[in-house]
Amino acid sequence: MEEKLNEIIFYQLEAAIKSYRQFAQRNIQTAGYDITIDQWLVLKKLKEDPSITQQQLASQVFKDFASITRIVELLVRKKYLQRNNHPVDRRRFVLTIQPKGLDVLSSVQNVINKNRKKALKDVSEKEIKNLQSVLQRIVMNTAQDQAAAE
Amino acid sequence: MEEKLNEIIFYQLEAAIKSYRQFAQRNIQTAGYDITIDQWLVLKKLKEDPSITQQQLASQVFKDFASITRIVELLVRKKYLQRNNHPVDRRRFVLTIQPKGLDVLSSVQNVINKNRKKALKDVSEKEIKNLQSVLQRIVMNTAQDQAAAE
DNA sequence: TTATTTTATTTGATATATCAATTATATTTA
DNA sequence: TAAATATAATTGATATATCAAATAAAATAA
Repeated sequence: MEEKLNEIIFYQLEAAIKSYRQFAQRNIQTAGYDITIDQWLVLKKLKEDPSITQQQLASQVFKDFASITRIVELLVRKKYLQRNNHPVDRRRFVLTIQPKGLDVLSSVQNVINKNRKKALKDVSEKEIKNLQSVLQRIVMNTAQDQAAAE
Repeated sequence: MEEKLNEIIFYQLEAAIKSYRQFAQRNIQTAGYDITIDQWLVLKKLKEDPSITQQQLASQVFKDFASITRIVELLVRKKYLQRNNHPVDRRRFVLTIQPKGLDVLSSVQNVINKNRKKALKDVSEKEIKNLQSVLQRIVMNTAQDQAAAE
């Protein structure tokens, strides 16, 4: 059961996602935008759901709270985001996307759409569906609360 | 073309790999081993190919040179690895896995085998083959030298 | 209503990722 | 062979990942 690394599916998963990430980040930079994919993802999720807490944000972009704190900090520093006290819950903050953030959000969206198209140029709809189904099962099988089981 | 994040295949790829990584790392820790998955991967690759350079090592585990330098440093500090000057090429080092390293390599291999089995418990052989094929195409489409093209 | 618990976020420490610059040595070329 | 170039590895800076501990406020229980 001592397989070679490159025969292992999770190794290939890593390879694919890393390759795609580098490719995508490179193209964003080349197009002249000053934002990382992770920062963009956080902005994107905030736009989809503006009243989200940082904790929910974290779990939805698969990051932990500490990372979100730091990414938000950088986005504020770059003037993509504004952070204000929450009117009711004083533990929380209200994160508001700034005009500069909306700009970068939509501009980079175009780059990302092109990236995806290139990355998947010879992958069929059906294959993508199958891939999604398998990925979802992997997430189910490995999710936090599953860890204790057995 | 403004899809929701969770409909996007690369987002799901990230989700799956992160979920698996956390699951796997948790189980390694729980089993009492003091090694990260990345450190283990480097050891594993070194065992497969003992005369590899750090640069080749880097590209085979999808890391950059700087990361490898630091991971090797940690492995040496933990006495899993020994680093000596190369007899012929004085720019290089010879990395030798120590007994302690061989131990951890094989013990953790068992944990990892179990992890994989659990993570893929309801995924068929055929699905894995298809997955591999799609992943390989993604890597091809996004590989470094492809970036300049178009 | 005070005490306890939970929730939201931050901070510190360490590991890894990425880029650029640096150092040292080896190889190639003029 | 000297100069130019390529290769191997390290270092520094910054971003992100993860864990644990800390802080503050809110919600719940006694």
